Amino acid sequence: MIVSTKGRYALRVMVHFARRGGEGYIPLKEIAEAEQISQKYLESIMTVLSKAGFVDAVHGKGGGYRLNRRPEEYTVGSILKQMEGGLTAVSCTSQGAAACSRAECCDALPMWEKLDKLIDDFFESYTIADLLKDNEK
Amino acid sequence: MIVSTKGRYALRVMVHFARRGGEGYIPLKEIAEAEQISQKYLESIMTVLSKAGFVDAVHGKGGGYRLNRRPEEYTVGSILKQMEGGLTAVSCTSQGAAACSRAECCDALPMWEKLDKLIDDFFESYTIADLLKDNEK
DNA sequence: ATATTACCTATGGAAATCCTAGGTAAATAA
DNA sequence: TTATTTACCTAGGATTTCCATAGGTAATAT
Repeated sequence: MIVSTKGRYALRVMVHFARRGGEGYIPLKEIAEAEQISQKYLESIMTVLSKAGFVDAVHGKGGGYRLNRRPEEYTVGSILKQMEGGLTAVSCTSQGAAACSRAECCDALPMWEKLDKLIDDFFESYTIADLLKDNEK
Repeated sequence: MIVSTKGRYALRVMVHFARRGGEGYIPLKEIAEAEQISQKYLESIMTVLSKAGFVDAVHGKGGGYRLNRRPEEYTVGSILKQMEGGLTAVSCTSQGAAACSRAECCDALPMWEKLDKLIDDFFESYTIADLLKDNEK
């Protein structure tokens, strides 16, 4: 799996915001109920989205979260990368993992690198606005 | 991660066979030493390759494994799918997982399906022979 | 003050991943 | 026949990742 629930839920939430339009802040509780995600789990997702600067957050009554850009300005790739900490299909090319000792002589490495680029380009070509209007692409 | 060590080791082994040419059977022990993979772990990989019909196996002295086709007749995709039990990037579209209750209304599903196809086409476009000659593609 | 909201740290269960252990069956060679 | 070499089989264990829950703190509005 290259995209876990964390990334998928994040996309759902972003689409939820987009669907409601940009007016006012939406409290977490409301999103959780509408999207059928537990409040506690959603918290961990909103934290990432907020720290990444994808949404604005306001405490207290009347507060909540809201998008700070238009839906077409968020690429799916940017959100997934933030949530998943990268999108590499194979540990060989992922930043976090220890460097592979066989990298020098690996016959498959060029292929993995091409795949990474393919996937990256794919997700960067989609925006939240694209998901909202579920037309063909 | 969409491809685990199991899939990657399998590719290495197949390339190893291809590099040595098609003459005679190679015992597991020899492959394990050459490729620096533990015999025990390699066993579990060879079992899959053998049962899938990718290699022939012969018991006893002088036995071992060998390819039963030319390297250019094995796609990387066919090997990875066998080893990993599928290559879906997201559980939403994988066979094994329980059907998602939100499939009907999911805004992202068409995207996941396109991604699956992209990845499948990518891996089907590579063969073991392509990996061997590590030229650009 | 009180209610409402976001924010923070910790933890726990389940599953997958990666690998090891120990034995059995088949084929060959002496 | 006996020993050696090989593949084949079942079980399990250690580690990590994933998915989520628990309980409290800080900020804001009324």
